[in-house]
Amino acid sequence: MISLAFLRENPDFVIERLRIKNFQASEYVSQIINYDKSRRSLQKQLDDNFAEQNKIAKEIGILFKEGKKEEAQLLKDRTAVLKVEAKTIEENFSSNENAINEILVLLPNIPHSSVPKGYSAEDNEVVYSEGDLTLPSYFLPHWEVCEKKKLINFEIGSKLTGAGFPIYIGKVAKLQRALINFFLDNALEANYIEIQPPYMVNEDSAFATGQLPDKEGQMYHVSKDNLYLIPTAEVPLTNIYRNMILKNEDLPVKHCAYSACFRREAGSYGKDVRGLNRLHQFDKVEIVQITTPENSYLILDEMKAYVLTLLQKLELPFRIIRLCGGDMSFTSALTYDFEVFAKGQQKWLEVSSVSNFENFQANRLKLRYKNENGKTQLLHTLNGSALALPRIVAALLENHQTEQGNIYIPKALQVYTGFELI
RNA sequence: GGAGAGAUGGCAGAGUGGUCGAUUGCGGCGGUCUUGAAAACCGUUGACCUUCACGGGUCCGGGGGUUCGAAUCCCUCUCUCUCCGCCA
Repeated sequence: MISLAFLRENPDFVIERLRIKNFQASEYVSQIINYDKSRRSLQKQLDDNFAEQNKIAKEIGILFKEGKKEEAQLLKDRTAVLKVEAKTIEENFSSNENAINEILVLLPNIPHSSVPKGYSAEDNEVVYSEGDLTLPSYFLPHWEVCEKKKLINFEIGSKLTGAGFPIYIGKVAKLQRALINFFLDNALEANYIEIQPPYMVNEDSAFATGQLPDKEGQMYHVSKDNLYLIPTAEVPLTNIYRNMILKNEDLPVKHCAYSACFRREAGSYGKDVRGLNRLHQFDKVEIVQITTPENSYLILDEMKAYVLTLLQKLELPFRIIRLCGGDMSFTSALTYDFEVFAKGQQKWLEVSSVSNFENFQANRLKLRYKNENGKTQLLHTLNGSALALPRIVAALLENHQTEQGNIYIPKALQVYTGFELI
């Protein structure tokens, strides 16, 4: 959520920057400013009213002690009038406040100055790439490899649960376990503190990280207890710090977590969902950092560099992309996507997304710190996948095929898998 | 699931209708003393809205109510603890 104070002071800037995200904000912004104006004048009226009521209440107390009942009664009559007035003002006030908030949650985050204008994935900017893209003729897409070697069974998953919930069998099950440990150990080495979070969160948490209200349909909901299955560990990880004021020496906060992730992926269909490319349940190791506004872009670079080393260790060809305004998420100010080239299906697969949310999440979270001047100020939150498993597994199965039809396990992973070939 | 107790500032813990936004202790910060430190002593120390400022207002788990006046009384929700039941 964009902070109201910032919007009040920089309305034109907000409107102009949101154009990069192809969002027409001018109507919303002027509405908010009008509501805010009357909200503040109502607040003044209400404060004055309460001030008088408070004063009278104290006077009545004194009069009662002195036994001056009649005089007290006169003052009581005055408060009765004030209370009626206060009630109307209050109603007006809160309807203004609600109106502001309703509009405010509709505004996406302001994109960073480096974000290119654009409408879709075609307008994204490739900022880095490495790895060998040559295509041996015998390479198969991972779903064919899985079928041939009986590694992943999609049909049984459908029988158990539904489409998008495959079962992993034998060596590929262990490969997944190995990847989780590999990712976690790397994160620990980079000084992230590991968390095991709950897989369900309440409404407040889902709202604070921005899943509600805009992405409600994307989450599985347990209606009986009004809980949401987490679409990513980002939600519990970031919400740890909801309603907190951190000290300077606590920063930056660095957390990593493994979790299963649950996504309904409502509205997605077609060739993109083939095999492991898009699942309803998948495993992921997530990294989250919380830092001061001055440092957040340095931290974003640090996180980007960290994810890069993971892909290098997995010996996968990849590229880093700076998302254009139109392709960015609602909450992000700057996002780098990591795409791995899956040679079997000859396709770039998004395996990580590293974002700086600046204070957009922190504003909803009420996550602040005391700066050097002793002022409380919103922090910046960042997160990244490091990494999501299914597409990495797909890429490993597709890119590390040998001529004999086996799958080679990269050196860095072998100590975790205990085998060199599948 | 049943019965009971509780939720107060960074922490501990008073306060049961009237200058209480809250006694006190610890912790934090500043100072005196000291070569330095400790101890002792003095001062200071919550968040939010609003105002150029002075100031005003809100917040004692959340929401609602009673009252001229609520941390204090009532209702409700959430959470925590104790006991019983069930259970990996």
